Amino acid sequence: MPKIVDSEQHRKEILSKCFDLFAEKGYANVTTRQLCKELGISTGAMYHYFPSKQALFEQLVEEMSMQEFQLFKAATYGHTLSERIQGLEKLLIDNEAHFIKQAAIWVDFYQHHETAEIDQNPIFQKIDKRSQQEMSEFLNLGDLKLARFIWTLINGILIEQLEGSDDFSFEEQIHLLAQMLTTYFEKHLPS
Amino acid sequence: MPKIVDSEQHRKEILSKCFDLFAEKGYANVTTRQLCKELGISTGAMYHYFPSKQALFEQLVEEMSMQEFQLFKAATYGHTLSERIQGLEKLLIDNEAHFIKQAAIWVDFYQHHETAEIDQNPIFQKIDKRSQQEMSEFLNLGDLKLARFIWTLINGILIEQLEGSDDFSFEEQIHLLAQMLTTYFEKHLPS
Amino acid sequence: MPKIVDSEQHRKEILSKCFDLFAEKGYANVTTRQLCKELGISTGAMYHYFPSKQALFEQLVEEMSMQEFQLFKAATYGHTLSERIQGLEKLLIDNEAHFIKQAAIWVDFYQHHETAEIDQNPIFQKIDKRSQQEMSEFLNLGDLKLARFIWTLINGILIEQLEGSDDFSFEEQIHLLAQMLTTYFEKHLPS
Amino acid sequence: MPKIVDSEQHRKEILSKCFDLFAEKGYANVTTRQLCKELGISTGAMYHYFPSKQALFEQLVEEMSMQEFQLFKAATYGHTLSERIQGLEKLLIDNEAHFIKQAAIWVDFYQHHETAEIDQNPIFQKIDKRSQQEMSEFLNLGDLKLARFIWTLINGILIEQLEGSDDFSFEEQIHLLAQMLTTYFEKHLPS
DNA sequence: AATGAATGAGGTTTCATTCAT
DNA sequence: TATGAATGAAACCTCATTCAT
Repeated sequence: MPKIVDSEQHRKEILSKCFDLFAEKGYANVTTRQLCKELGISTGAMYHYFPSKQALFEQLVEEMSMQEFQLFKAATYGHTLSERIQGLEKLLIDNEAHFIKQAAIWVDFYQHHETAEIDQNPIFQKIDKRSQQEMSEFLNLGDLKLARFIWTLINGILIEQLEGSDDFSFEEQIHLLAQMLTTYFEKHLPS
Repeated sequence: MPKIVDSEQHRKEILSKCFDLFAEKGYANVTTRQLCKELGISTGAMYHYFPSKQALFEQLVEEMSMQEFQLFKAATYGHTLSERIQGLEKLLIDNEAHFIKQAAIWVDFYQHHETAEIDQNPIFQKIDKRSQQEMSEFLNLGDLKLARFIWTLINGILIEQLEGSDDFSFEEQIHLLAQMLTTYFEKHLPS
Repeated sequence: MPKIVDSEQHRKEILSKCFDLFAEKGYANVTTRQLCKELGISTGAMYHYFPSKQALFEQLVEEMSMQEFQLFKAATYGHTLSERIQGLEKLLIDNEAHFIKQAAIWVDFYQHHETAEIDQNPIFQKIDKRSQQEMSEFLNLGDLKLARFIWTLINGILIEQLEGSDDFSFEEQIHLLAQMLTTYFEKHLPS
Repeated sequence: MPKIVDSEQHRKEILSKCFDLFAEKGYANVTTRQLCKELGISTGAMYHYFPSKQALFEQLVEEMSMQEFQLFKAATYGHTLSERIQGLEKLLIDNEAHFIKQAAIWVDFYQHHETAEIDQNPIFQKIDKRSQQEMSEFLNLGDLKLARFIWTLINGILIEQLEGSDDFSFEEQIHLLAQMLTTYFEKHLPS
C-alpha cells in the first residue's frame, strides 16, 4: 500500500513539473527527452508512469482541472454580487501563475485535439461541465452562459500575459474587468 | 517585371491557404508535406517561394496583419463612442472567420517564439505598435492601454470559438461585450 | 509515367535485397538501420517507399510469392507423374537459394502474425490458395491436400538447410524425397 | 540441500511455462515483462534464476531436448521396421503438442544464433548428436543420415501445424508419412 | 520554375537489465 | 529471495530541407 501512495505521489510530482514546461513552450515544442532531463528522470521512468507523451498531457489537463476546483473550494465566497466579483478578483490574482499556465495549456489542448474527439471523451466532458458549474456557483449566477462568458473574458487576459507585455499588469487588467462587470451588473441585474 | 508580379501573387495565394490550415491545426501540427498537398504544389515549389516553414509562418503573420489593417481601413468610423463600439461589433461579426483564425495564429506565434526574440524583431514590433494604434484610432480612444485591453477581451471571445461550443454564438458574445463596454464608458468616460 | 516505372522498379529492388537479409536473420533481428545501410539508402528513403517495416515485410512476402509463381510457370511440366516429380526436383534444385529463403520467411511471417490476422487478410488468403493450386497443377494431382502435403515435406528439407549442416546436401535430400514419392505413388496411385 | 532442490524445481517450472510462450510467439516477440507477468513472478525473480533472457532460452532448449529423450526412452520399441515406424507414429501423435512447440523453438533458435556460434557450443553439439542417435536407435537404422532425414520430413509436418490449417490433421499427415516410409523401406531396405 | 525522391538529425517509444529496498 | 521502479541504449519512425532532373 505505501508503495502505491509513493508511486501516485511521484506521478503527480511529474505532472506538476510538466505543467510549467508545457505551459511555457507548448506541447509540441517540448520533446520527451527535454522533459525527462528537466524532471531529472530517465525516459524509461517517464514511460513507467505514463503510457505516452499524449497520455501524460491528458492526465496533466485532468490534474490541472482538479487543482482549479481545489482553488475554488478554498476561496471565500462573498454575499453580494459585488463581493463575489471581488472574491474572484482575489482568487485570480493570488493564483496568477497557475491560471496563466492553465490558459496556455487549454489552448494547446484544443489545438492538438479534434473537437469531436474531445466531445466524445467523457472525462473532458465532465471537466468542462464541472468547470462551468464551479464558476457559476462561485458567482452565484444562475446563468451558466453568463458565467462562461465571464471566464472567456478572463481567458483573454490570461492569454495576453503569455505575450509578456508588462506595461499593463495582470492585476490591473483583472481589476478593470471586475469594475466593468460590477458596473454592468449594477445596471442590468436587479439585485 | 510582370513575372515578379505573378510570383508575388502566387506567394500571397499560398499564404492565404496556409492561413486556414495553421489556424485550424497549429503550426507544429501541420507538416510541410500536408501543407503542400493541400496547396496542390510540390515541396520544391514551396521552398522556391519561402526559405523555410518558419519564414512562411512569419510572412503569414505579417500578411495577416496587413489584411487586418485593410479591414479597419474599410470599416466605417462612427462619431460617438457608442457608435464606434457598434462599428467594432459590426467589423468583428462581418469578419468573424478571419478574426478567429487570426487569434489562433497569434497564440501559436507567441508560443513558438521566445518573447525576447519577438521584441528584437523590428517587423513584429512595428506590427504590434500599429495594431494598437489602429484599434485606438478606430475607437477614438487616446488611451492605448485601454484599447489594447478591449482587444484582449475580444481575443478571449475569439479563442473561445476555437473550442467550438455553439450554445453561445460569437455574435451574441460580441454583442454582450459591446454592451458592457458601452455601459462602462457611459459611466466612467465623460464624453 | 516513366517516373512511376522507376519508382516501382526501385521498390522491387529494395524488396529483393531485403529478402536475403530477412531470410538470413529473421524479421525481428534486422533493424531498419541495418536494412538501410545494407541497401545503401537512408531511412527516409525506405519510408518513402514503404509505410513501415511491417508493411515492407508483408509486401516482401507478396512479391516473393509472385516470383514463386513465375518459377512454376517457367518450369517444364512432365507427362507422367514420375516425370513431373523429376520436374519438381529440378525446379527445387535450380532455385535452391530462393526456396530456402522463402521457407525461412514464411516461418517468420507466421510467427509474427496471429493466425486469425492472416485468415482475415484477403491478400494472404489469395496467395495461400493460389500456391496450393500451382503445386497441385504442376504435379497434375487432383488432390489439393496431397499436393500441400508434399510441399510440407519439402518445407521440412528447406528449413533444415537453414541450420547449415552440409553432410547431407539439399540436392541429395530432395532426390531421396522424390524417390520416396515415386515409390509411393507407383504403388498407391493407379496410373 | 533441500533449498537447492526447490530452487532447481522452480527453475524448471519457469522453463516449462516459457516453453509455451516462446513456441507460440517466438523468442523476439516475447518481452521479459510479458514473460514474467505470464509466469506470475517479478523480473527480479526471473533474473535471480537466469542471468539473461538469452540464457533462459538456451536452458529451455536444453531442457526441451532432455524431455524429448525421456519421451523416446519411455516409448515402446518395436521389432520389425514396420512396427518401429508405427511406434514413432504413436510417439508423435501422443505428444503432438510437445513436438510442435519444440519444432517452433528449434527454428527460432537457429534464426537467432549464427550457425558458427552453435557449432562452437559443446552443449548444443552434444544435444544435436544425441538427438540423431536417439532417433536412429529408435528406428534401429544404422544410417544416421537417413534417421536425420526422416526427422527432417517430420519437422516439415510439425512446422506446418504452426500455421493452423485444420483441414488435414496432424494425425493424418503423420500417418501418411509413415505409410510412405514403410512403402519405401519395403522396397529399398532388405529386411 | 517545378518536381518529388532522398537525406539524416532528431522525435517518441521499447525493452533487457540493474539495484535499492 | 523477491520486488518493481529506474535505467539508457537502441528501436522504429517523422519531417524540414535539399538537390538532381
